[in-house]
Amino acid sequence: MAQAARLYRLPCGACLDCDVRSMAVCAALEDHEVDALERVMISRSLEANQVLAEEGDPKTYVYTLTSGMLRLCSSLPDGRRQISGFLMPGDYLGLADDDVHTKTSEAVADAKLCAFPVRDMDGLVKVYPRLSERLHGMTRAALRHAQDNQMILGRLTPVERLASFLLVLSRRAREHKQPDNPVLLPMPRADIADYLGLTVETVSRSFTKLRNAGLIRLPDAHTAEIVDRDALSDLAGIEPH
Amino acid sequence: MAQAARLYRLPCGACLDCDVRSMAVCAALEDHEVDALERVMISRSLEANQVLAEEGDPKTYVYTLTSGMLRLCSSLPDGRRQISGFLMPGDYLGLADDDVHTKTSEAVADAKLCAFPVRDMDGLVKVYPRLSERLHGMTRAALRHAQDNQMILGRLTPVERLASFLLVLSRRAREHKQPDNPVLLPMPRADIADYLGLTVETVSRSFTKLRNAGLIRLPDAHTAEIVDRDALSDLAGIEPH
DNA sequence: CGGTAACTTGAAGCGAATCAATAGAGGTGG
DNA sequence: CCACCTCTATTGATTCGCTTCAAGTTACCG
Repeated sequence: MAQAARLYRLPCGACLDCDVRSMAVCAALEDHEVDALERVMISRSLEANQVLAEEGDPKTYVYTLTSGMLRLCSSLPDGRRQISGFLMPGDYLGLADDDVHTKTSEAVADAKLCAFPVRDMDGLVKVYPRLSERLHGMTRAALRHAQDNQMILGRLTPVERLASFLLVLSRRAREHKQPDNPVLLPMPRADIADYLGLTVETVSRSFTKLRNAGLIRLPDAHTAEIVDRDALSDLAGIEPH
Repeated sequence: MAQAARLYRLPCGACLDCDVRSMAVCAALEDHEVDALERVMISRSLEANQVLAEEGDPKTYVYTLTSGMLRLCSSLPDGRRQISGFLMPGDYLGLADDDVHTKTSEAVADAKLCAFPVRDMDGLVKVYPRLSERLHGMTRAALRHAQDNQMILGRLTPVERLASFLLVLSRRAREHKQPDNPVLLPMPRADIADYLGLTVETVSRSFTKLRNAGLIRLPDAHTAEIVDRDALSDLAGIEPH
């Protein structure tokens, strides 16, 4: 203990060899700086379908997802649901909100997160401007992503939406240093439907169409192997990923 | 000239009595600080339908709209278009982009803007942290707005979309210190259609339905008077504005 | 005043939602 | 370990509503 104290308060080191460090907010901080984050950090884990925060809850924590997957969703009084995004390891929860969560966040699959009290976080961004810059950059990226979704929801046909969805998942997996093919689909069809503005049936039919067209293979319902990426990109109306 | 120099480089003052100052980025700066912004500022004006920046153009300027209206849009190879948003006086252009414009920006109606070279802006945000905070806050708001649009595009029926569109326009007009009723619609029906993910015909029919239901009046095609705001909010599936 | 563009309205076709049934996967308990 | 049950996914048949195609009307501009 005394020894550790002399070594500039050696962090327990969980952050230093963290899998998602390089893609999460923490990438903004040097090795000797992450300690400050780690000191205020609380580890949390969620079981599948467990709710992390409800729409309207005060935003007392922000999170970095380290494993598993979350969905962000909102619902209308009559039950219609829209999923605004899926969070993958390294993603940050709380980019859009000021002091109230505007989306419900739930675990798609068992998940682990780092939780940071917003009060502490507010202090840290003042001490480390690069942290603030990184958060702003991530917010801009999230905004571009949401705007892409507007095109997908407003103008693409069901098959095109699904093609674009698979390509985005594949690209993000790659960015997150995971294999980009086959594409893993931890979420149920109902989630994909509520993300793409379709029904479960239409999603299922669109999968079948892509498979019959030879663009993908479906070893099982939660694995999509991209066979013809160019044709898929062409369908999605976007530059190849 | 010599006199002006002694008076701490007296600004010409255009910014000090600017209509949109209180709602634009510049609200982050005190009277004696806006001078720094004004020094690097270039006034620009656009005629209706003139393009300000094309999708893919390098982002050399950012802008604050001071009068008129802009639309941000992107198009698919086959011509399908999606409008991701309309900019009103006080709004900022360039929140989503890093160094390339991801959307085409065009004038809906004759517009005036303040242009700021990004290089200068990058410098200013370092000098004035509140400027940076304000930009980040505006980006978060834009993200929430884009996420609201995902719900609108993914889950609302045409009439509901139009109801929500009118309410948002009304609320934003109020926020921008303009009358919130009747709602002014400077953009053509085709723009509304491409914003709401519909066809011109469906937009027109939806207007008629809202009128026949007694929720709005349409003195002319570019003016919608809200008659029953509660019923409209109810339709839009959101809290009353 | 004419010409053009924008908006509205009407009629028909098509595609996604809905309704309904079946097949498959996962989980529990005997 | 297997049978059973439930939840999820797929496939089929029908309905409904938006798009498409087409015509008519209104506003705007030279």
